[in-house]
Amino acid sequence: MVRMADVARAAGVSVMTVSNVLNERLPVGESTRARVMEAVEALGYEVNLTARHLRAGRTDTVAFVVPSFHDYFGELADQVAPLVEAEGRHLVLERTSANAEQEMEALSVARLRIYDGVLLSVAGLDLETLARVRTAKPIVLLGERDVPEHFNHVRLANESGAHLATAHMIERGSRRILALGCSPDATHMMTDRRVGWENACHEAGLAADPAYVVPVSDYTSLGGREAMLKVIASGLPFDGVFAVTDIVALGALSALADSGLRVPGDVQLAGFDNLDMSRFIPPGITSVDVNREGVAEAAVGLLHRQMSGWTGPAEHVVAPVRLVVRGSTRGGA
Amino acid sequence: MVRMADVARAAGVSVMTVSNVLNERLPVGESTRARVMEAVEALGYEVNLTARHLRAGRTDTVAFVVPSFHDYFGELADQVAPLVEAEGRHLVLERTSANAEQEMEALSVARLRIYDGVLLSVAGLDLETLARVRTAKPIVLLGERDVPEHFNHVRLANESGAHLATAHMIERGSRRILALGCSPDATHMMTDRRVGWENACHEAGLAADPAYVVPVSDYTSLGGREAMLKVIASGLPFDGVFAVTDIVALGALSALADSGLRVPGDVQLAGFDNLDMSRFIPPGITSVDVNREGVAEAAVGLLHRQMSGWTGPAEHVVAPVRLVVRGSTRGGA
DNA sequence: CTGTTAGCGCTTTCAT
DNA sequence: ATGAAAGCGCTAACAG
Repeated sequence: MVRMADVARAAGVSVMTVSNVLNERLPVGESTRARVMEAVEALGYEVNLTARHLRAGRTDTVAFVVPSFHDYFGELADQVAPLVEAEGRHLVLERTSANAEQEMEALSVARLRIYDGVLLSVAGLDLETLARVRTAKPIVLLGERDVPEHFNHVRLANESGAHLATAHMIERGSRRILALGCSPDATHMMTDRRVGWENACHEAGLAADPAYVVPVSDYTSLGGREAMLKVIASGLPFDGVFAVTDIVALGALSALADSGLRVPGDVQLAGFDNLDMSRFIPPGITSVDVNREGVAEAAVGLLHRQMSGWTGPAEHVVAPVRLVVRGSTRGGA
Repeated sequence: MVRMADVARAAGVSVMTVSNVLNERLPVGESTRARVMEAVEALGYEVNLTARHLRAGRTDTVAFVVPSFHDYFGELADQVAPLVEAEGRHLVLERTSANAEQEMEALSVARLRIYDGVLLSVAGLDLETLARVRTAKPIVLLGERDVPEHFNHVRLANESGAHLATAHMIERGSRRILALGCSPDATHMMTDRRVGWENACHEAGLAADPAYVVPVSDYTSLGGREAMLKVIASGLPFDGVFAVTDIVALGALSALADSGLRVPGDVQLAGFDNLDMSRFIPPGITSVDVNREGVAEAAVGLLHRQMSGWTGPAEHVVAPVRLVVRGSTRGGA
């Protein structure tokens, strides 16, 4: 491990001169500078950032802590990265692995402290853990659940989005719409989307029959597919499906296709998140667009404000959504 | 910023006693321990990991450096994470943002040094940058291109996979198969997949006409879709498409559907990567499965071996692939 | 069981 | 223009 002192010795100067050459802080004589650079090359020296970070009291790094790396969060992270980098900081992603059996708790508050700022996705994070996070560190919460007042928070207009999607399918002729992936449980994170579905049904004079609220074992395409197959097998009549996420919607689409039900002819289908793939999957999945760029901008904006020393009250942003109509609902293409 | 010294003062003990309590290293008297814990709680103390890292000379953290967070790399990262965590280390993802206009070069060698080990995806990384990476740090390269001998490297059996997919479609009746997303350029990273396609064609006594090698503007579904539409508009006759990635294949599927071409009736379609979605997109996309779990295990295994002090010669793993047949090719369901 | 000393590698401050 | 000293917050090693 080559230290700055090694370079200094090789070049016959003090460590401070090496530091000044490398950081271009104080002016250094041309010949000295040349000798230093030569020694740096010869020894293959690279600065030890850990030491610099300790000394500086900051790491110039922002963490985005997500429940998993794929799909929605991966796409969101790609939006966040350039915004963070534009402020001259690095972005790293970490998982709330929440592997309780592991002795290592991934989301220790201490770990968050190594970052200058943290974007924390609250999906799959128990509120107790969240309560322990009382830190002065700039932090912005991201996700669809209620959080303590004092946190900055960006969430989606879930109810409004679910309402849009459901009302659209009703307008296009559906009368019995499943709420796939919603839960009857009031404390559940997908509650807002179920409420949006309910309201849309009621406003159209339709029943929001609890039998049409169909939970999924997990928020994957497989989970959506299996729940959908079960409904089909049960004989429950339906002519529309509102899926809580595009991933779940894809599973539903798969099940419908295998069962010989045509989309949108027999059943209309709409999802939530507007993932890139939803545009391309025939016949195109109608979806609630969550404006990932806007969410990323809002979150990074709040974070940056905190990192700049702002100490005003926390803000709670509800990012607007819009419906993108495609072929999986009638009139979509 | 609460320091350990603050806790020590509040509890009326020395900093070492605080350290011993928190790390459970040396035994501490029960009453002392209680007072320390009380002070920790009262002050809301959290250990400064940067200082600990400097002192310890390691960070217990592994970085996976990827070109982008979504799709293939997001899914791979989810496989890598538990393997790294099983060894008691944290995993973080970083992007090779390669934003040249930014003054910040994301992939400075110094930055890699803050990690105990690095998994580095070489996709979208110029060889020059790679050559600069002469470090003692444990590092494993990941991706489809040639790299200097002295690096540990995990890549896929690209040629074999492309051959499998192409031969399968030929066997099922296709005679004019497009190589979508491949490039005629020999130095290109998708060369191996083009060669596999060529060989499969030749072995079946078919021409591997360069006109059937269709590049894409970028490896997205949109890129695949537009290239596909252009081919259709050109009138070039074809009855099969081998797409270099599932993402590109999805774009092709979209274009085929919009053009009234049935899959697999008029055109068979196969992709590469076997993303989760490919199983669910009707009629199911036949794809080359790259065994992400195996790739993750091989890469993390090599990395762990290096981190344990192994100094033998570098290994170059070629991960085997297999074809997963689905509805987008005949006989798939 | 508890305290003191030293030092991880770097940079801020002050002196020359 | 260059160098010496001090210290960021922590913990290994040793002393008591």
